Amino acid sequence: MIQATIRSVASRGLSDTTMATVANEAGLSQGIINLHFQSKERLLIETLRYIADEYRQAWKKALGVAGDSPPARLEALVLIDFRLPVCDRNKLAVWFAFWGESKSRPTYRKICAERDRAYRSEMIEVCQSLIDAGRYSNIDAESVAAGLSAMTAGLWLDMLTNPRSMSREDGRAICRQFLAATFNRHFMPAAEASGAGRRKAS
Amino acid sequence: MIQATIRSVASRGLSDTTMATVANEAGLSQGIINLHFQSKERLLIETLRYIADEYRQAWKKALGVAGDSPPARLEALVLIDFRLPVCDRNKLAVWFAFWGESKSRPTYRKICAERDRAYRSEMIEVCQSLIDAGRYSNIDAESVAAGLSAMTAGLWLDMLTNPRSMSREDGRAICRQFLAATFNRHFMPAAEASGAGRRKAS
DNA sequence: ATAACAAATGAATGATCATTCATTCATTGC
DNA sequence: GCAATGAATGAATGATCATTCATTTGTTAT
Repeated sequence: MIQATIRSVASRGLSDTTMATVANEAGLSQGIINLHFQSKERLLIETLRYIADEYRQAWKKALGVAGDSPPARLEALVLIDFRLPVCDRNKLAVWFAFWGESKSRPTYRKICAERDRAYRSEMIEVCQSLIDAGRYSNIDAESVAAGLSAMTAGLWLDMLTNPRSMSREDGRAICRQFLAATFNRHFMPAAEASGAGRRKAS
Repeated sequence: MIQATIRSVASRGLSDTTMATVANEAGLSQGIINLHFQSKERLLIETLRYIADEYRQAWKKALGVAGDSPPARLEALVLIDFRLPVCDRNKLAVWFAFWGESKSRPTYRKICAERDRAYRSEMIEVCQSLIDAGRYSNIDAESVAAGLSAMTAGLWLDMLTNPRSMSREDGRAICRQFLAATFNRHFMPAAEASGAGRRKAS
């Protein structure tokens, strides 16, 4: 049912998503949604919570697998943003739909802010240990983390509005370049992946 | 009247913006909007076009002032995103409101894509001349431009959802750090501005 | 002053949509 | 088999909202 909401918001937008379109996507009937969720508003909030939880679980799991090395942890955090199930075009559409309304909806804003807070503070911590380990001077963990996570959000926007010119792989490559420029003793320019000459034609 | 729409979308969100709320913001009466624009949809489209045009004019003018030196031109392009009138919280809210609906509205997507195309190709050109002039190897103008403009979009999101922790000045500093890391022979780490120790307390 | 014209009003109309609820359908325990 | 419970239906209700239009208000030209 939440899946149906995601599909409806992605294909019709938030403003053309009605109880009827969601029920239709779910293959169920009109009244059923108010029986499970109490209102449309609650359904939308639960949908946002669902993708926020999925996101949180994804990066926590990735960090668990990545081990203790700071570069591996940082790369794991970044990769999550460009892999399924997080980086799914329908889900990106849902994120932006809610962000678009977030200024006027404190509830949406709170859920989004909480997602960010946890992810960001983890990323700051990883960047800080990388800075300490590599004796990078003149850079500040908070700024790097803010810049990096801003970059992934912006790349999501490109994937959403212009999927033809921005693939998940392109996004990863662009982030890798940022890491190579910032932490040049830990990330090689266009290295580990088969990378290098693979960028799109024009 | 378009100003009234911007205010209404910013304070109520796109989905709670009605002809009545816009007319109210404008200090006019219900029916007047359909007389000037033919429909609500047209009003929204004209509003989007308005901020897209304002954006285009802002960076073209900034480039005119910046002169011929590639670093100055690149810095001018970036600064535009963190200055009034472009970087106004209400206008950021409008951008995100439309981006949130853009997947399901080809017209919105087209206007946004056009804004991007022009800006991006200008930025790629500037980055390319910087790469040539500084003999930077291993970096690709397209990727740098894509990363940089993605970063500013993401920083806008932070300003929108959490203005307390992300100011225009913070955004500029974060972009400057990106430039310093990428084009280290042209941009000094935290240099020209009074910068350095000014980041927020926690 | 007055005719002619444009701009603006706000009540009325009709469509869309969230929500409700009496009824039907399916499942489980006895 | 047969209650009894809970899930699901879909038609009905009432609210909200875009759009229309007959009327009023303001402005310009003669």
